[in-house]
Amino acid sequence: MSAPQRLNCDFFARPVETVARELLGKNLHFGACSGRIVETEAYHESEPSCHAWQGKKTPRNRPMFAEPGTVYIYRIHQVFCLNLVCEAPGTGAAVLIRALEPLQGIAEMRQRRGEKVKDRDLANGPGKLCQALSLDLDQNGVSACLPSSRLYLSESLFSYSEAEIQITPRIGISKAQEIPWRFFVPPTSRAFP
DNA sequence: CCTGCGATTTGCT
DNA sequence: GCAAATCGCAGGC
Repeated sequence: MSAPQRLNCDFFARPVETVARELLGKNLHFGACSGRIVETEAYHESEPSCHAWQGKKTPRNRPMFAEPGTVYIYRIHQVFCLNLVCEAPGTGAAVLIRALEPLQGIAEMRQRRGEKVKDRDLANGPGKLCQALSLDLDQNGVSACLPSSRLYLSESLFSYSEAEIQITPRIGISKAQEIPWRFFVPPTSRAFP
């Protein structure tokens, strides 16, 4: 009986859309809080909606070209968004974590998100989950696949079946809207809908 | 439940 | 200067 195991760096060193799909059902941990990943999107330097489009490096997107398993956090409007870098070092590719189903530290999440916020609304958005877990630029550029990582992912006791997973174009972008790189589990297939 | 809109900060042209 | 990988809330159905 082995405890759920951390995802290692090899997990992230694969095509970004594969990693995005396989992250569904995995657990994300930071501090005392954790949640099950139920929505992701893939981004790759070969398409224009990606911050690393055409492989152009800027101060902001620098972590996207680092080792697989690196954390890339950026700010949009007033919130932060969490990404996990994929593929080979030097290739700009990352998975945006868009939603979690809260598992551990729910009271702490509610403290940060607001006392009146319902469980299902604690982390059902890329900015919301960063606020719930208190993720910000402090974690930008760190690794999420080392034994010592504060932010890390773990295997889950179950996985979602293909039938439970929806694949659609990505949300909130104006370019490359034809690419179906959003992967999510609808509320009806989750533990608490 | 779904759609629309404004807030407001940062990064890059 | 402008666009943005968003959110919350108002208002309609």
